[in-house]
Amino acid sequence: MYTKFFNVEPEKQDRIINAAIKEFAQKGYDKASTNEIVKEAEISKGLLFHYFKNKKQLFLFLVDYCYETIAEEFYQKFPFDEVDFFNRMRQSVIIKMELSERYPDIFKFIQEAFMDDAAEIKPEMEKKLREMTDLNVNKIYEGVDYSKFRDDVDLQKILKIITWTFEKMSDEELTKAKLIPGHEMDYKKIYNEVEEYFEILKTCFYK
Amino acid sequence: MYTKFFNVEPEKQDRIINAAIKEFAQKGYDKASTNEIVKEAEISKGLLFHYFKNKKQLFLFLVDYCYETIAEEFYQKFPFDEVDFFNRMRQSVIIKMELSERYPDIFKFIQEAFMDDAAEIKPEMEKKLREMTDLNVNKIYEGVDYSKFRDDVDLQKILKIITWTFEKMSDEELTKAKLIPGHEMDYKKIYNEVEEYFEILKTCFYK
Amino acid sequence: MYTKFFNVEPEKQDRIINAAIKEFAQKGYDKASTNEIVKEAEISKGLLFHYFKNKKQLFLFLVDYCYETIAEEFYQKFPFDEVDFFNRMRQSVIIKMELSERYPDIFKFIQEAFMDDAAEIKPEMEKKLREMTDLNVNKIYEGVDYSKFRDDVDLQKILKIITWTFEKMSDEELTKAKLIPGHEMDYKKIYNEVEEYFEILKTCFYK
Amino acid sequence: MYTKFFNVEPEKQDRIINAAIKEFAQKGYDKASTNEIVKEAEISKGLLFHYFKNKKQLFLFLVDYCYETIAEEFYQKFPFDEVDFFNRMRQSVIIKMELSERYPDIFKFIQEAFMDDAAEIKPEMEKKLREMTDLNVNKIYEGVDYSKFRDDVDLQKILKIITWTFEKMSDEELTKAKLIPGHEMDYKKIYNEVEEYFEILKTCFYK
DNA sequence: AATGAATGAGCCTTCATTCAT
DNA sequence: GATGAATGAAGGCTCATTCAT
Repeated sequence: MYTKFFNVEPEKQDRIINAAIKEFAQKGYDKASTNEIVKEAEISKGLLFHYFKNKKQLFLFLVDYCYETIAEEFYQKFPFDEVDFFNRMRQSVIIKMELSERYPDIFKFIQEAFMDDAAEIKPEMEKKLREMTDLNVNKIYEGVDYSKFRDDVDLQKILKIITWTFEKMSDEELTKAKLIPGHEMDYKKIYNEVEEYFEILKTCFYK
Repeated sequence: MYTKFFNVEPEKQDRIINAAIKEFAQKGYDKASTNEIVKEAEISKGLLFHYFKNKKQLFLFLVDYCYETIAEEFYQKFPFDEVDFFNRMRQSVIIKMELSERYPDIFKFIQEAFMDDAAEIKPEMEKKLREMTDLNVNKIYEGVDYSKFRDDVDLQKILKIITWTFEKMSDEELTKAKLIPGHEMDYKKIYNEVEEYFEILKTCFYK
Repeated sequence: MYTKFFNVEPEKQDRIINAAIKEFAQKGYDKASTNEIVKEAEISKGLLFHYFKNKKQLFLFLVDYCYETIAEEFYQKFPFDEVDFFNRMRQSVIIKMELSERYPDIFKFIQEAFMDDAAEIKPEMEKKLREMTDLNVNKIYEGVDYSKFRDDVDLQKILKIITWTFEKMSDEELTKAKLIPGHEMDYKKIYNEVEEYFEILKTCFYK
Repeated sequence: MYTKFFNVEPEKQDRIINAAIKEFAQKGYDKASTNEIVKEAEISKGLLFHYFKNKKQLFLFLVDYCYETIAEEFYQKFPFDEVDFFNRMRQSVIIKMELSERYPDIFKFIQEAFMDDAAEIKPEMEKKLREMTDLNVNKIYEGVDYSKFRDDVDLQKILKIITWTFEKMSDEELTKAKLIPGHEMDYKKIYNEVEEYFEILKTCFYK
């Protein structure tokens, strides 16, 4: 799979990957144009389809490529030895912010990719999403000291509430960034807000 | 506005509305085909554009139509006299489930419509969304007895966490329903799960 | 022919005629929209086709109507008793300028109508043009004292040169008027220029 | 610009150019159908737009192509060393007749193109026309011996009358040719008529 | 490997005209 | 007489994919 592509000079690989990521992130799967991609990557139309057989395969390849790029670094830095749940989550948020600063295009692409509604890719994307969550939920929560949480409520549900809270926060931040054209993410401010929610959740959900 | 359309025999109106809702809900704004709509509605191409001068107007009409259909009934049944926040939310969830059972297509369409990214309709949809939230957030929270909430954390943030929790629950339920083709929403089961989260949130966020 | 139309109340007749003239003059035969005409005239679509059976018949009717309106007055004022060719032509130019000031829309419409290239009406318009020229060339030149022209050249050709000169002048004036949006016809100035050409032609073509 | 098109085999280029010229000349810009053009040229819909991104670009290309084809040859043969105005004009008429015999379609197309009223191309066509006249009016009249013209009238106006006369003659000849389907231009006869007008104008406008 | 010409179904929209009421 | 709903062909243009070179 993709062996043809991997045998190409790395510099050209990069040109193609960057051009494709940019186009897909900007316009979504359906509206993204292979024409634009080859123009930006400065390769011929035929070559793209020589490497990737069709638009869908190209997209799916990019998703894997980007996910791996980011996930690898994420798990490398992830504080598996931190037993306090909130400290762990805080660290996780910080790592994500760092990554999104370092690889803004890749980050944006992945983010959009999993929200893309295009019928052609939906089944595959949902399958990927399921696999990833299955795998990671366990990893991320492993070794946490859950004894700090209050006993009078279902722990699993509390964890869900916390996870959802942070997902929604990040969604809102993203939406704001998209709506206001000039709006650059203010990581400092985001971090502070995250911290405030942490405090609340800790206050209410810890013993 | 839309007077031409409203003078048509109701049966034909329905055929058109249903065909259009179905097509837009299934494929999203951009990919939805007016060709498919007229075929399904069994009218001529020209007639659709006689009623709605273009694809965009048709879509915007449907959004208004669907929103009104649902919102009217929702606010009619909404327990504005209930002062307990969680009772109110519980009631709200039940009403929504009823409505989504009664008007599954309309419900689905509206849901997707506000998440549609198509450039052509984005500005209008965002305006609508802003208007609706401005109006409704106040309505729904009016008259609630907030004194029951614990005083040691920011009330606004707690309310956000609770809202987010229910939004995410509903999203998950929806996703499940979409993934498993034969899967019908089991409203009884959903209600029970909602109830469990209510208990947790009440336990943790009330004094 | 057109009996249905002539039995309508004159006020409605006017509304239709004016609306149609305006639309055709503005956009030419092909691009003119019957939809716009009925909207402007405030009648129903069907009624227009009840009176005129199709777009072409409507157009041809208007040509006849406008031509008659203008021609009648033109020939009434035409100085058939003036025997000097140039005086006669000068008078003719003045009458035309008066008419074009009084009936600007009608004048403009007729002018454009005979230059319209639309395939659907070309044959009829050319036939009309031929009939009119056949008829009028004789009328207009009747009773002129041709003895004043020099004898060493073919009289018919001289007359052609003179006619062409004035046609081209009027074309140029029209083109200028169309190109410069705010440009109103300056009849005084046009008249002066005409006068200068008259002098030259008289000097060169009279004995 | 148009590089894609120029790399095609000449035979196919010709097919496309001829099909397009024919369609535009026959129906004018607005009514000309790209569908007809591709059908006649026996190429696919997409290919036409691969070469010329637009109907408009195609048209503008044809105008340039046709103008160049004709103008180059015209100016090559133009007798710039002839100082007598009428001899020069006579020569010019002959060259034009030769060209219109050799490239009848191209000639016709160019002629119609500059009279086309279609809003989409008007600005460009007027710009082209202005550029061409600016350039050519000077060229064509350069080096003429104007001392032969009579002194008692304005020279500029005389030149206008002469130019107009020949333009109108050519228009009339063209109209005749269009009206009578089988009518082939009889260049011998036209030349004779031109000659007669020359004699008259020389007699009247030279000293 | 690499090119880019070539395909053709599909897109939304307009329009003169007809016809049941 | 008067209405305007209904038709459907035709318009220009886009796009992922194929294939001869």
